[in-house]
Amino acid sequence: MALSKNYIPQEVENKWYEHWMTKGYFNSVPNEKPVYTIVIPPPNVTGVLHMGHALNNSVQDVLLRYAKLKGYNTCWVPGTDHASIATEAKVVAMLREKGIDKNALSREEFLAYAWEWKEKYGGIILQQLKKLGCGLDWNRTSFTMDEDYYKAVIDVFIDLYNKGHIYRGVKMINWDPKAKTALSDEEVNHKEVNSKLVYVKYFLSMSDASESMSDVRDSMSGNTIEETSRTSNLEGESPEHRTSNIEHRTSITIATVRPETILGDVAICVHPDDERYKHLVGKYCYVPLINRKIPIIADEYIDMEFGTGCLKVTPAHDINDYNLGLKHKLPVIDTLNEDGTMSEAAQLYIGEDRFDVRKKIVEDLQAAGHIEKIEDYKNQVGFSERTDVVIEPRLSMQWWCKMETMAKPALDVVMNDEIKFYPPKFKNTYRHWMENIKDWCISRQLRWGHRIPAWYDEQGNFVIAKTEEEALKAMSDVRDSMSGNTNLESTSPNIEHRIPDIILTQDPDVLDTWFSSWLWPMEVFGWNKNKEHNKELDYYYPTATLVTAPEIIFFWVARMIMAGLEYKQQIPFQQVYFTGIVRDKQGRKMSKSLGNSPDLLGMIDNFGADAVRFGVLIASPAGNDLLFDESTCEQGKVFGNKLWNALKLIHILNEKERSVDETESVIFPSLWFEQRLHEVQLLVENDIKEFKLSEALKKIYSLIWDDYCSWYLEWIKTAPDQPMNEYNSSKANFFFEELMKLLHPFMPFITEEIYHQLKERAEGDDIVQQTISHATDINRAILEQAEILKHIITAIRDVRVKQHLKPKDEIALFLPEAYKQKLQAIEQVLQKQCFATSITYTNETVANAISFVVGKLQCYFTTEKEIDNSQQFEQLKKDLDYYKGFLISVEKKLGNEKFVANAKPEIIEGEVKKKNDAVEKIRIIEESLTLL
RNA sequence: GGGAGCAUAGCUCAGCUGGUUCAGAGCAUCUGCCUUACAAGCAGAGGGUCCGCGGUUCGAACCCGUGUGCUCCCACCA
Repeated sequence: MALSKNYIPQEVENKWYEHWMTKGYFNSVPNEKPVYTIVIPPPNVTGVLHMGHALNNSVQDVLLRYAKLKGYNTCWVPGTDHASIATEAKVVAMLREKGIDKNALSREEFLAYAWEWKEKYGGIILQQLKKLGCGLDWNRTSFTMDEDYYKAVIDVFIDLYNKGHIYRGVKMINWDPKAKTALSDEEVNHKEVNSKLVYVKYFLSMSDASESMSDVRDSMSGNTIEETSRTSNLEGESPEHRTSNIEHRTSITIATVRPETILGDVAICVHPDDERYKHLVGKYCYVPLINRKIPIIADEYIDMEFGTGCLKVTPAHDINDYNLGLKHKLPVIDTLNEDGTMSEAAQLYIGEDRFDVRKKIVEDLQAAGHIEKIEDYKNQVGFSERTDVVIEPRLSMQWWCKMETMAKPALDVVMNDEIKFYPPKFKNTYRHWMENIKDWCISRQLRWGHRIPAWYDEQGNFVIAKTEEEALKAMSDVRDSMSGNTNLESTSPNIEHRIPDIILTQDPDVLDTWFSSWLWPMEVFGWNKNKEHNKELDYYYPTATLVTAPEIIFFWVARMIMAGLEYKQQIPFQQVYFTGIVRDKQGRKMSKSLGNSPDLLGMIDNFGADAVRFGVLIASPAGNDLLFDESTCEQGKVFGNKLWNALKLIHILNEKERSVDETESVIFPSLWFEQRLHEVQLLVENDIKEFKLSEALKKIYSLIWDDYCSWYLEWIKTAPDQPMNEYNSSKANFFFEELMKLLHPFMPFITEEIYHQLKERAEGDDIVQQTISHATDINRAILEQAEILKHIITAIRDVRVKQHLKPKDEIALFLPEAYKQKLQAIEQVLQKQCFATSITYTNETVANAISFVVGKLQCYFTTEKEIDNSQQFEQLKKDLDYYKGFLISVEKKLGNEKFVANAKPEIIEGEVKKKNDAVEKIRIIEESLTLL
């Protein structure tokens, strides 16, 4: 059949994916084979395919398809993450467009919309992965809010609660005023921003002058060590300071980047050793604009060098201030509402946005004479990972998970390489986090997610239970035991008569998304439903490899390890491969906000999925960032075309008449390529083991383009009217098949197509199902022979170009004796490729010949055509200079007593040989020169 | 502020335990070619103070120190 001129991926890719699906090739069931499992990092259900996914999933697909080639039972589990914040934000936006306010809906109504949205738009990304060619076991598609998954999350919550790992408490959390929810520390990104550092004067309360330290202490609750030392400092104060400072000072100046929080100030704090302010400690001043009286306290936390050395203390809106407040038992005044507007407690600007107030209050302070100066200032501000708004530190009641006991074993398995990290540098990052781990804020003020199984009565007492019924029972038990009523009645099965007087409401909050995804490698195999005799789990878990981005090492990787060890007493995966960050040509991270992320589906349409995979993988060195440029996809497309044309040539050769001749000279190309193929197969195996996928692909690319197409096919092909050698013909077909297998993990579609175009295949004989075996012994002698042939051929071509000889002008070739043994039996190849009429082996200088160098040996050829002697002369002079210089350096080395004394014998031997070679070479070149 | 990593051809990167597989590959560039699979091609070639400076060594792209320049992670300096 006639093949199209060029390869057209669009015509074959969908066809093959459907074929693979129909045949169920990606579906895995436990069997006797060794298993290789990967669970996909579940993309957000709201997600669409971007470069990060393309890289991440191409890598996984390569690993799995390669494992399958090596005979493993492979299983790649697909799925999506419910992504509570991201999805809820999308649903809220969708509702807003419809003119519906989220808050006007009941929880049930909202969730109905959310599910509807999920069914409609969720999981688009999974369809896109099919376009990319990813061989996922679609029968196993999971979702982190599937019914069983939901139960598993709740069960784990309850279990951890019962173990005492989960508790409820008021702490300073990161508040996202847009999503109106708490965030974990990991969900906050710090960015440097340009701010204004405002210097604000607080007027002192003059009446304080008479107040004694004991009054001050009374006004706070309790004596602390801090206060004692402060007292002694004050006593040691020098008279100079009193005169120089106190008399003139009627105000104290602080520096702040958040002037709007002034309204929540409860103290001014200075360093106890700060001579400038010692006399003020224990006195009072007034909060500007609202004139609330607050104390001036001292604490070593203060950096005397920064700003004025005075810190305004606002416990409600800063974690440090909060800690200071705790220490000094200060009150908390929360001046912000949950949406980031000013609260009643602020007294001023009530209901106005925090950023508007920041500007306004400066104006008002200015007007009231409180501003000393304003400076430009750069500082780090926390932003919400999801909504990108500025985070507010906020005190609130949340659910927490203690991490320390779970972190220890999870740290160990990574440090002792039970789980191997690639690249290993991430072990450090991991250790640092695990050793300084903090409790995990797991509650989110959202509706989309796993609802916290806590039930409250009217008094705010709560119980943890799976269902309302169980909660009711548990609550009555609690009440009974509290009232000391632990008699017959409490064990009575008759719950009903006790229920009516209890009204329970479930906690409105949901759990952090990662509190469900940390169960992913277990729960996709039905862990929670069947823990004891779960054949699937036993077979597939621990999984082989996790491929993910380093950004989520704490969010996800660490927590999966903890969950695996806690609940399965086993690691969840044997190795973790961290891919790099995808950047654009200018090195910028690809992101939606920058708009520098290319349209992946458009690229697949344009270049074909194989070419896109090629482009992504060739540019992705192990563990480094990927600087992505569409031109590499172009290269992939061109490569596909090259394969297509090689196929066309094979077809032509296959249709030729056959000859049978198995002399070494005729079949040498096939003997050689077999060795070369094995050599590369071994190298590729090694590269893939170390996740050097770009290296592996480069080697395969070169094996196909250079070795197979440029050398091998040229060596075996015969003139149009000549028959084709049977041995070479069948080998050429065989090698092509093997090459397609080797390339298949990287470019699955075209390799499948070519595999079928090579010959008629039986039903089910598809490349995706094939395995390969690797030779262990490689015949190096054959490889060396071929290298010499290649070098001679290239050298002659080079001379032809320089001498303006046509490629087919006939020559008589003279080679050194050293090549006789290696080349004599296969010299037909040489003759054919060089258009040599004869080949002679001699160490003598050849007259009227063109000389050239191969390796270190002098070769010649003669031709009937006119030769340009001057060119030849120049070349020889250049060579001569080089070898003379080389000889001097070698002699110098050998003349160095220390070198001879210290270097290994084989090194010295090598140097001696180099010297002799150089001497001989110089002799021959000089002889040639005299002949010219 | 703490930690990690990187610096090799115009670009993107290989260079394992220091020693001719040690200065490499692919793009890009240049020069010939429409040679009967492929001009999305074929054949050939030219490109590098291996970031600077010191040190260890007979010998350093490689080991050590230091400087410079990038990148990333962590961190509560208002």
